[in-house]
Amino acid sequence: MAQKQENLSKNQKIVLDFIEKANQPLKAYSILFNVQKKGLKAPPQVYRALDRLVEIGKVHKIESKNAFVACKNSNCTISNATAFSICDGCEKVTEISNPKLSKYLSGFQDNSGMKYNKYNLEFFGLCKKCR
Amino acid sequence: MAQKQENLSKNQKIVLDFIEKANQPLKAYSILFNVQKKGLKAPPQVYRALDRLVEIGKVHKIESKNAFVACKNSNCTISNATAFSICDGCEKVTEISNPKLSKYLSGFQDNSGMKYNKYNLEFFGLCKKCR
DNA sequence: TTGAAAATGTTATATTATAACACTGTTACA
DNA sequence: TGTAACAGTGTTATAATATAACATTTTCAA
Repeated sequence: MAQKQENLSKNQKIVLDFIEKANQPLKAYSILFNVQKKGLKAPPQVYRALDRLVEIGKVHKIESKNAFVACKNSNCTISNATAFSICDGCEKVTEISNPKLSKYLSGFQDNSGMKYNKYNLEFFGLCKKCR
Repeated sequence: MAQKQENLSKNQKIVLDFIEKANQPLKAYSILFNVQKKGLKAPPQVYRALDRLVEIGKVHKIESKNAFVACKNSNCTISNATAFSICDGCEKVTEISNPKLSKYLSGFQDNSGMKYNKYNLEFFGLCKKCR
């Protein structure tokens, strides 16, 4: 079963709270510096919380940036179909929530014999402001 | 203009040669270790070659693995539309060459105002052998 | 109430990537 | 023909990202 927020551990809550307030992708060490006042002193504490939050879909990792962002899809319980829009100008990252896109990709098959169960898509470009 | 292979510099050729022979994604430091006999002694030499090779589309970076693989699409000159299939079992990575998929994604638009000019897609699952 | 699983705290270290600077070779073109 | 611009090289050092390993504590269902 998917874990609910109230089941999160202390460190997991602290890390998730901070990421959710940020509204933008955060680096692990930036999270670490900012939660040190809450008692998380060393990298493994942050990385462990992040690993778990990613696993349960509360947080996504933006692979091209090594950064972590809260999931905007409130009922997202598992992170097996993610798509992001990344502005090369202002670095703004937005989670794409597009049913047609996710349906298309979730149903994607080719003749390689691979059985796909997860994907991550990152689009790059320029947003309105940066054009 | 896209750079042709014969225009590659010495270090770029050495690194590309090694990646092409591998037929699988390689880590930067594994490349470094293996090209030391060819005279590339320090990380920046490898990373600079990789940066350039990625820029001109000869090499792609598998972001979820921090690894580099030769482009299989022989006429690929710029790396703005990439899709990979990654087996979670044996770690085999294959570049997906599917015109319908690339057409769909290259033409993707949403109402965010973003103008997309590049994407990277990574599919995960299990290959025939690993199922 | 106890024991297995999950989480925590901690130190150290591994892995990935870039900064900075001096130098070399090539090319264009005034 | 000299010189400026530029891409590439070599090198040392260090920054940034992530995990190993191990001891301890908490949780919670059997």
